[in-house]
Amino acid sequence: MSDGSRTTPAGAGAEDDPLRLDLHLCFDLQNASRAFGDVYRRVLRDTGLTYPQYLVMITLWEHEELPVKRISQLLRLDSGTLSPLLKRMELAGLLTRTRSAADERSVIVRPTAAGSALREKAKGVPAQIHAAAGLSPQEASALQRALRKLAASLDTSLDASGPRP
Amino acid sequence: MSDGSRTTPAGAGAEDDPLRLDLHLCFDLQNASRAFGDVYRRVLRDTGLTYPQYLVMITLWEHEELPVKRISQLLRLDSGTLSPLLKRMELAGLLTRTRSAADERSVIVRPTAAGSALREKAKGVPAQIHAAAGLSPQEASALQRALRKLAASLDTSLDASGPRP
DNA sequence: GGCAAGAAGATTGCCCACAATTCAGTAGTA
DNA sequence: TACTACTGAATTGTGGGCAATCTTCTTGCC
Repeated sequence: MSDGSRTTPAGAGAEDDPLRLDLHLCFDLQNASRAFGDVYRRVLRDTGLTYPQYLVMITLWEHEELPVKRISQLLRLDSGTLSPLLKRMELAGLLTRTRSAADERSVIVRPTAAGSALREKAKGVPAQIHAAAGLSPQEASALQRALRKLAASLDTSLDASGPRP
Repeated sequence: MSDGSRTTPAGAGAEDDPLRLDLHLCFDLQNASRAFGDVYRRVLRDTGLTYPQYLVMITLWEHEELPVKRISQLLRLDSGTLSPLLKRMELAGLLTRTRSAADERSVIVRPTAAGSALREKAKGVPAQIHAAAGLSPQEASALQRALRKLAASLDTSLDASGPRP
């Protein structure tokens, strides 16, 4: 260090330092997300599902059959994530993947009997999660609104400042 | 399917179905988190840091030197995540890792000159993120409070129902 | 028909997260 | 002093997430 910049702890940790960790909303967000992950891990244990796999099953229980593309849109996951994930779930006997006859590019995903049956086991999951979260329905949906607004704003900012040709 | 259970889309997607995707707070949370990730990726591009690496640098800029254990506590990352991450950052010339003389089990992490210098480049990051989030300071800290309360509640529920010996 | 453009999945490569194990070092104690 | 218990890091193995690339198939247009 030959210049005059101060790199002492006192200087770096000053009260108005915008780089302070505890000012980072994103950190709190990830923390809450991680805490959810811990709870889901425990609650989903006897279904054998991971949290992302649980999300896939929810979409399949809702729609009975879906092309990979649609799952990708619903869960905001790209094929690089979804392909191996679905492959593991197929191997576990939860779903089948078959090329669409109408459009050979498309792969249709359907739950197996075992996959559908799992719905009974998963029925209680949302209630358990809700209890662990300890939020009133009003608080929960207020938080959801805030998060959706936030995500929308962040996405928009990317569209605005970003998409280079 | 030999029993009488209905697995039709209509049955599964009913309006009061607790398994509906859009009722899952956690999904919105992860979405917001992912949106943050996208923005951070772009904003951090010319620092060469990933978001987790940025968090590590923040803690180092604040404290100048830290044992791995302390970083682990501050960022809630375990050694399985932190060890390779710090190794990559050391390889990138951002920090050094040296065994503590006082306690040979402990490894002390310090920023290099290059690592400290990066602080200048990162100075503008929080403001850019804040702008992209589009929240007033009041909204932001309200959201932080809500998220911390949520995370605390989730963590507590784990302590209560979980910790098998 | 034939060709260019685009769409859907899969693959590869890198990084992060977590569980479980291992190893070296420290501390407490008979 | 030896024996044990514990602690801090590192490693191994699995699963997610994303960027970039590739293959195959469809579509549109000449």
